[in-house]
Amino acid sequence: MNRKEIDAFIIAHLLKRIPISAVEQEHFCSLLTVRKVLPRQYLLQEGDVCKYEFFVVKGFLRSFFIDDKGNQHTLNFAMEDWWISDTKSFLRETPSSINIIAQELSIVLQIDKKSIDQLYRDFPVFERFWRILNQNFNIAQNERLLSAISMDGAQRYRAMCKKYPAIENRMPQKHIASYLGITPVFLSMIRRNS
Amino acid sequence: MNRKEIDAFIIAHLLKRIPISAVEQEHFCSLLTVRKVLPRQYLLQEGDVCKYEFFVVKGFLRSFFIDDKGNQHTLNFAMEDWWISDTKSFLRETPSSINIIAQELSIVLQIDKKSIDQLYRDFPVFERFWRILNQNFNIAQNERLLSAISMDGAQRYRAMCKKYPAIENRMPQKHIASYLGITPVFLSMIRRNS
DNA sequence: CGAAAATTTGACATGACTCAACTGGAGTGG
DNA sequence: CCACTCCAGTTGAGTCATGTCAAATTTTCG
Repeated sequence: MNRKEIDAFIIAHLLKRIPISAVEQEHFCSLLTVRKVLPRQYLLQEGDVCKYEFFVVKGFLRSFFIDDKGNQHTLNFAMEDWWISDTKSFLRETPSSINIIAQELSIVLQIDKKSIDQLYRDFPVFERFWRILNQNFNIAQNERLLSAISMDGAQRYRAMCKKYPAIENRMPQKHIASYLGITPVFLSMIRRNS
Repeated sequence: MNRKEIDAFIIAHLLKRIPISAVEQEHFCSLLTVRKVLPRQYLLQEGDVCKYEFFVVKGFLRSFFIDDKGNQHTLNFAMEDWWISDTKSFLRETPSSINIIAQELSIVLQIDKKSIDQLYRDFPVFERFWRILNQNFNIAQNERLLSAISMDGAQRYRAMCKKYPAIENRMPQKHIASYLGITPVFLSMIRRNS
């Protein structure tokens, strides 16, 4: 995949949400850096400020938090056509408490805060884009939160498989478990009884 | 509290996030309807499309979902200076699966979708406002999600009290429990042992 | 004051975790 | 190509966290 194809991919992503002119497209792409990431490579490590928002062109990423007992808790994952970042650290430029790691060989586009802020000033239509992105993300987060507080482990697992059928093949069970808020041992038991 | 004071209150809320001219302020306020809500009065009922976003000027609101066993699960609450709505239903104009109810005698400002959409066209600066609002909401939701998947009931309760000290006086325990994803009986036990 | 709702309490049941042992690939090096 | 290791996943036993139910108590509110 060359740069031209990569740009076309993210532009298609934008055009699904907002109309933008050729000039805006070109300017936007000029702010992006392509980055190839190896499996197990970190894009963000706990303690560092999250300097970029990442758009996944190819591959699979995961963000997670490590508690004081050393257990991982998967916050989010991201595959092709998704964004991933630590919003709080990115916006407020504070040290992050999470990690972002590539699960597979991946290609991502990254954009830094200064570029986005400038972009908002030059082309306000991008405010609209990120507003829409955030809204959709909100909707998804709300649904996940609802699952978390109202369903048991088995129900959450079934709901997740239904919502993201691809996930079973791309994310190891232990990470699915940590996304659902249960232990891998317990997830294994859920799967046996169903 | 008269209309003038109410307008001043929400304008102060806006100005904390974006700079807006007098003209923009006036236009924005013209799109808002003041609504007085009695305790237990519904602003949104399951099955209806959520036609408004609500800004709380005074009082206390709560959104909740009812599962098939009849249990309530509190999704969010909102006090003075907060917004509340069902984002998904509002944006996509689909029937909501949640309810929004006033817990206290409240005063809210409501704005409908057509008005917001027009506002975005007339004054793009409001795109920025809602982008910022959504971002901050995202950050809060993320933290809550992290609590939900990584902490036990007692820890979540302590974290909540610390984050929202006012909550203990304004929200009955059973609703705090349903916000935390535990039963009121269990919350009572947590409180006894601490 | 009296009724209804919220909270507490205790006994018991179930969900979910821990730990440790075992199984079965997926690399890796000889 | 085999032997080895390493890690993910499974299984079972025991334990802790949390839920359910029902009764007692307190609070709220008309």
